[in-house]
Amino acid sequence: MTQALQALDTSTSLTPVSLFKCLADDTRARMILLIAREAELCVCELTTALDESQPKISRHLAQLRQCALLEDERRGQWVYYRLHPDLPEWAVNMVNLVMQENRGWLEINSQRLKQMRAGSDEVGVCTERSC
Amino acid sequence: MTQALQALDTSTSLTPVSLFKCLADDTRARMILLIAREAELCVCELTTALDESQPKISRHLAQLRQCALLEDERRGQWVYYRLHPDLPEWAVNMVNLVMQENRGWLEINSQRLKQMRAGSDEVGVCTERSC
DNA sequence: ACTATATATATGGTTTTCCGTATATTTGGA
DNA sequence: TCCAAATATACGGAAAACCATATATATAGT
Repeated sequence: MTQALQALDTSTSLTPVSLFKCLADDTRARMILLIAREAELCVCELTTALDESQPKISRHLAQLRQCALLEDERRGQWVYYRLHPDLPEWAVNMVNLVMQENRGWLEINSQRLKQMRAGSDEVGVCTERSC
Repeated sequence: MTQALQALDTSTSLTPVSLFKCLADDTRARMILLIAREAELCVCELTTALDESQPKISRHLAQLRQCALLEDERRGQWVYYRLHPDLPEWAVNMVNLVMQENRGWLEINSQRLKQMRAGSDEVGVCTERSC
């Protein structure tokens, strides 16, 4: 992690700038807003929704994890990401505000996610067909 | 202006990412939040409040002007900056939210501004003594 | 143990961002 | 008109961010 996207440090509180830097990238911004909207998403869902390469998605997820914006949880072969539970309330509010007021901007990604899930029987679960 | 900090284009609406990029710098983030708090500030006030060189402040102000986040108005020898009146409401709300919830982070800059103004007789006006 | 799938990381190079310094421009006053 | 103060911009150079590709790791099923 660079100076900009500071590493996870529970003793250091999140500053406005460090949050803005985390979100100052198209891939990361879309992922965070999509996750805020969907509660949690796995890597393959994000890869499909954003239509980006898997390493690119993983790399940006690693940054967001190290910034403590996201937490990850492995369930079987899949890893799910959600907003970090220790995120300051103002940060959560900010993310939700931006997400709610920019549905249109996220539409393309929401659509791809929806289509992907439509091909699956179970809801909220990655399947061979969908991933 | 670079691809990142896109130039002013009234036909293109502000996206979440372009706003985040504008704010992804310590100098710019502090300036925007301070201006949101104070309604308007002139360049010399910002230079003092942030304790940075004048060219550095001016360069970042130019970026924020070109992104249409700020508008400028010359009054005599001073140039005042304030949030651009055409900023989308969600962006204004976001800025205000972050500003209100991070008073502590801005404290050092508010203090310097206060001290600077304390040396002046009139309020809200730059004077020879203060600038 | 072997294979396939999902995910993570490393490497090297390109692009972008940021900065300090020098200089230009604008304005107000003598 | 000349000077000083306030502000803006230009010009390299240094640092940081980003990417594509290749590779490593972990898990589930056979």
